Amino acid sequence: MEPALEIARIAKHEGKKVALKGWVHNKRSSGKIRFVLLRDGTGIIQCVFLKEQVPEQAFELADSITQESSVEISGTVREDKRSPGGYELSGSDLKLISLAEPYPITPKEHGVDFLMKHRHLWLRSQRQFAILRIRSELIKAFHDFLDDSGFILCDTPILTPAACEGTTTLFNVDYYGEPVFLTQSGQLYNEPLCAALRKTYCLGPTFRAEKSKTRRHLTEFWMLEPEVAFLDLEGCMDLAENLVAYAVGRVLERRSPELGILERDLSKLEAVKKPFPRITYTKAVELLKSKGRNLKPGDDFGAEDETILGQSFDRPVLVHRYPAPVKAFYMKRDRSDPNLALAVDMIAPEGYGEIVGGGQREDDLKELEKRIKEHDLPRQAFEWYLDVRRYGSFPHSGFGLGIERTVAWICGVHHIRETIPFPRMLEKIYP
RNA sequence: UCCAGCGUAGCUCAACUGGUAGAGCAUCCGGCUGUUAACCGGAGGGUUACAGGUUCGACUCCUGUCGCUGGAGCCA
Repeated sequence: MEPALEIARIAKHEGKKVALKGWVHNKRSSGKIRFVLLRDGTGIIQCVFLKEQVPEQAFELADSITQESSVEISGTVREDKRSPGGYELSGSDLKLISLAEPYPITPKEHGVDFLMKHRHLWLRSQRQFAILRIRSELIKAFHDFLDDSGFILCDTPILTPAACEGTTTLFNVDYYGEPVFLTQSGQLYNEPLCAALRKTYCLGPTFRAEKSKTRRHLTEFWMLEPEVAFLDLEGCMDLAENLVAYAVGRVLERRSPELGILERDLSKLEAVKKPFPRITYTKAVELLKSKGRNLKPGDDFGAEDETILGQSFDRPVLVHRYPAPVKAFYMKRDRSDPNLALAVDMIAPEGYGEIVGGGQREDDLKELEKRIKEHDLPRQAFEWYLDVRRYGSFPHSGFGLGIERTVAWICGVHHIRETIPFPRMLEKIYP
């Protein structure tokens, strides 16, 4: 079978007779004329059938065909301003490949629960088409940026013996009778990898068994985690800023039609230029207090705090030097104030919250041993991790970037469930 | 896990202070030669989530169960 012509490339075939394969997105009729909106996964084109110009069978089929039936349509490509997309197909024939049963998702409105139960079909809609194409572009942009910067992609394991940041939020797996966990982060593995390859990153699914039920949470989400040897906190912030600014620029450059489908306010994305504001945790608390938030020193930010912080700037803001107790055990302490961790979060504008979390890692063996003890972590499970400090320790930094939250922000979609094809959420695993 | 709200036709919703179930879309039939979520006419479609209670009478009030939505904490 020859690969069918794609609607996305139809403009190159203007005036020519072509055959398209796809699904019936919608149809309309008026007397002796039939309009079939053909969707082929790359785009949508309106096909027009006139009773006198097509075989009787084809004309009748254009009438009786059901939404999402698969068809082959032949006709002549014609520029037409009346048609969405600018091009139209003067249909000469319509052949049925498979007749669809009555399709549950109609062009009218539907509720969230209904759409989520039909997620496998919902993916065919224009909005999801746009979001998934932007997601793909964003991930491609991350790979390109890191590759061009000399990073080596290193995949980290999904089955892990120990918790990265505490055991309460892990999914358990039976591993030949041994209890192991689905990974929560590739971070601990990235650290030895960056001693081998200097600049490394991983991109993969991570799992959190948190009982979180908000628009910002999934139990399975994808995380991009770069880790760099001989990089301090400031360098880590530079990297995060460069990466995000580049990726947003790429989406603007290559996916503006999709942003248009989503009716995204482009000026909000165009503002995302370097430099991003950088404020300390202490300054951030002052800012929040000035806006009426009641925070005690040492408190971590709540969802509302993050929203306010994000809305205070027209581009992502980097908040650094957090109180050590609210951050992970492996964060290096600030030499000028040991109560502070050399950690950084990037908070997206428009209330999308934290999209990046990371910082400089503790590279002193004694300090790290102390932290493991303080956090009541199983020391033995971390021996290999401590080896990174035993054999030529070095300052290093890195972060994790949440793919879905970033996609949600760039797309301007309200809920993270739309940013991944098949979202896994609290007690929701079908389809 | 906690707090709040919701559950009526395939879908989205309506039904006053408790008075006996209704609209649009979808489906089916018919009409229309340029439709844009097309439109117009007609038809079929209901154990009002489930179980119990109060009442002459329950979609409506009460109790419980289940499901969903939004939010919180935790986090990316």
